[in-house]
Amino acid sequence: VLPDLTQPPSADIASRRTIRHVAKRANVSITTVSRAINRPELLEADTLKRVRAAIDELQYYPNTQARALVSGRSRILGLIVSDITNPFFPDIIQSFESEAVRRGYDALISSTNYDSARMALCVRRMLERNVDGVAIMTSEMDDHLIGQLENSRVPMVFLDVVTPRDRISNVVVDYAGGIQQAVAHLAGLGHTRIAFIAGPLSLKSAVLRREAFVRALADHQLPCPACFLESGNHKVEGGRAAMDRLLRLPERPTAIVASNDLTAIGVMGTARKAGLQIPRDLSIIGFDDIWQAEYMDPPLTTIRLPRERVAERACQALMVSLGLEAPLAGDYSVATELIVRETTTTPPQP
Amino acid sequence: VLPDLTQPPSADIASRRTIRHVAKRANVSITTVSRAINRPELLEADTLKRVRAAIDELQYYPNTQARALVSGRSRILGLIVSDITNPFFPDIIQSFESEAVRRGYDALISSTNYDSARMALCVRRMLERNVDGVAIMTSEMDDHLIGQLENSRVPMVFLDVVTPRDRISNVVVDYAGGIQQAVAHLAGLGHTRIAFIAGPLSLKSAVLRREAFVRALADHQLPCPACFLESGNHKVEGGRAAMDRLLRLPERPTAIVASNDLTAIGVMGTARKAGLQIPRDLSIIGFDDIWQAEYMDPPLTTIRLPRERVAERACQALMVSLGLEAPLAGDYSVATELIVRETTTTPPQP
DNA sequence: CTGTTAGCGCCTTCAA
DNA sequence: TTGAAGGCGCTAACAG
Repeated sequence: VLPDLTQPPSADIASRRTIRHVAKRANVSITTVSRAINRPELLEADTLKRVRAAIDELQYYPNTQARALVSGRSRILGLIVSDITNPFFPDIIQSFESEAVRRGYDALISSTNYDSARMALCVRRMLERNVDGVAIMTSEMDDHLIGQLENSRVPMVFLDVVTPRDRISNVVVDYAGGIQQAVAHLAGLGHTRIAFIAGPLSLKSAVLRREAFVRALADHQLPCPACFLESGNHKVEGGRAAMDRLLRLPERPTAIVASNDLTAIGVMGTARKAGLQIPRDLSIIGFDDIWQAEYMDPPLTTIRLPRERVAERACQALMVSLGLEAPLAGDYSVATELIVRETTTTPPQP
Repeated sequence: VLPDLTQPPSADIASRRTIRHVAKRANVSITTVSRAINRPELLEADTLKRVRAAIDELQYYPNTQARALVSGRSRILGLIVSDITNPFFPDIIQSFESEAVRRGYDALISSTNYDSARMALCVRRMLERNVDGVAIMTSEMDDHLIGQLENSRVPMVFLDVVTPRDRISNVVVDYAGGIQQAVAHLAGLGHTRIAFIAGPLSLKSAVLRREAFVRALADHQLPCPACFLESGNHKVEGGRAAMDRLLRLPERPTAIVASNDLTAIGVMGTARKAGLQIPRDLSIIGFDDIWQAEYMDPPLTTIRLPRERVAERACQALMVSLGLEAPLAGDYSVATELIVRETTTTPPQP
């Protein structure tokens, strides 16, 4: 008989090894192999050694799907963000992935692109893949989608959004801390006319930042006219437009705090085009500390929001909900901190 | 008897519905339900309707793990990158994910952080999760890891690295095209002293860019002294350092082409600090067209490398390897294109 | 066109 | 300390 040439000769060698192969090789039952992997302390030292040798020899590694099927745990943590290309998110993704992997989990990342159909699809995928928990770091999320997740008993963690309840936790960022530092810094330099450019006020976090700013001004007994409370959209364009309006004011601010760095970058560009020198004519402070801030010209003074920490906390919160880690003392809060670079100085003399 | 209070009362309601629940509800066998999902054309219209109604009613969705186990296909596509926070990658990730989802796949993203232990872990995870294919978009990858993947018959696609063979394909970027345009643009403006700042020459793509530059100069019969062939590391710092050296030259270049945008950003910063006005005193061209390029001051002229396209091609290549899509005519090549903004102009008069 | 049956690879009682 | 047997939820022959 002729050999079957449709299959490469080594097809069998390449086929994935199962627990059964290992069992045969080590002369034990598959149960024993399973235990060698999951509960080695139950095996006799000698048996364990033999099984491990077989595992190495055959380059065996367990099939995650099968494990998940039988155990009901997928060892996948979901992460939903609004837009990967928003410079705020890569750091979050990076850290979240690291934290997950460190714990033997994989991360299923998915972005909504601010689109509600995609949002539904995201949740659906999380459900189908049976994620053990999901971090929702997007600005908005339909309630009925959250309901679906909740129905399926999937632990969730949000960023500044919901009030924690069973299986739902919340990473809270102390926006106020950094903003107080920023305003104190500016006031210390002698500024009295400080404007703020908010983000989209549909975002809870944008509202929080603005409120914190207003409060900080009050603390320093500084005036806060409505025309100094501008708003943008957390993008460069929004910063530009807001700055255009600020420029037209009869009495301009001598310093500006922006709700995020992209906004601040827009402000810097427009200010320069208008002939202002930064920081001589105008001090500027951003928020987030995306890496670009450091490479602006001049380097942007900004309030650092430690995103690695946010991701870390989110992961922890999920593990706590899963009963795999002990709850932290206190809440999952993350501090912010002013990073002074070169866009702030004393106000210009009139 | 007292009810078991350790379980919430609605535990059964929340437990995930299986194909069996649907079958019972619709009064058919589980096979029929399976077919309603996978091969609806085989069912009688009426049965199909009934099953679908049951699916909706029970909010049933299939268990991916079980499907994967039995079908041997995980419907996961892996993506390995070196560093998510490198601004080159978010676009790749975003598009890759979209393309995967569009085809009913999920993307398993994972970053090596230039660390070889993590690299091995990445591959291991891909293997354990049984990915149906993997795109390797990292600068370097150990051969033995590739061997592991190959052994497991996992289709792979690389970026400019290997020579295609069975189950291994390659997205090739036409670096030369954009670089020729760039040099032609500069030459057309009257520049004759053009320098190049390369990336790390351990990267194939960096070498390709440099070679293309040298060739383009030759095409225009422009001189190419060794001191105009600088090198950096594809980061901002590298651009700064290289520019420092260029600045010390007795006869400086009037234009600089950088191997990527980060390098160009470094060049711009250092040039400005040295008192040069851009583009009046020095023309600069970057490579990649990361979004920051557009928001530089002045906006950076650069060569666009369409990363969405790269991701799209990578995904296609994988599907072709899986026999799910017809091969494209020609190869998986991606063109590059000069984007003229405001960092280039005629050379300064001596 | 629909149902019955036999696993996919693994974990987990239960017995030995 | 180890093994045998059942089943997780689903798909894919094979019958009817």
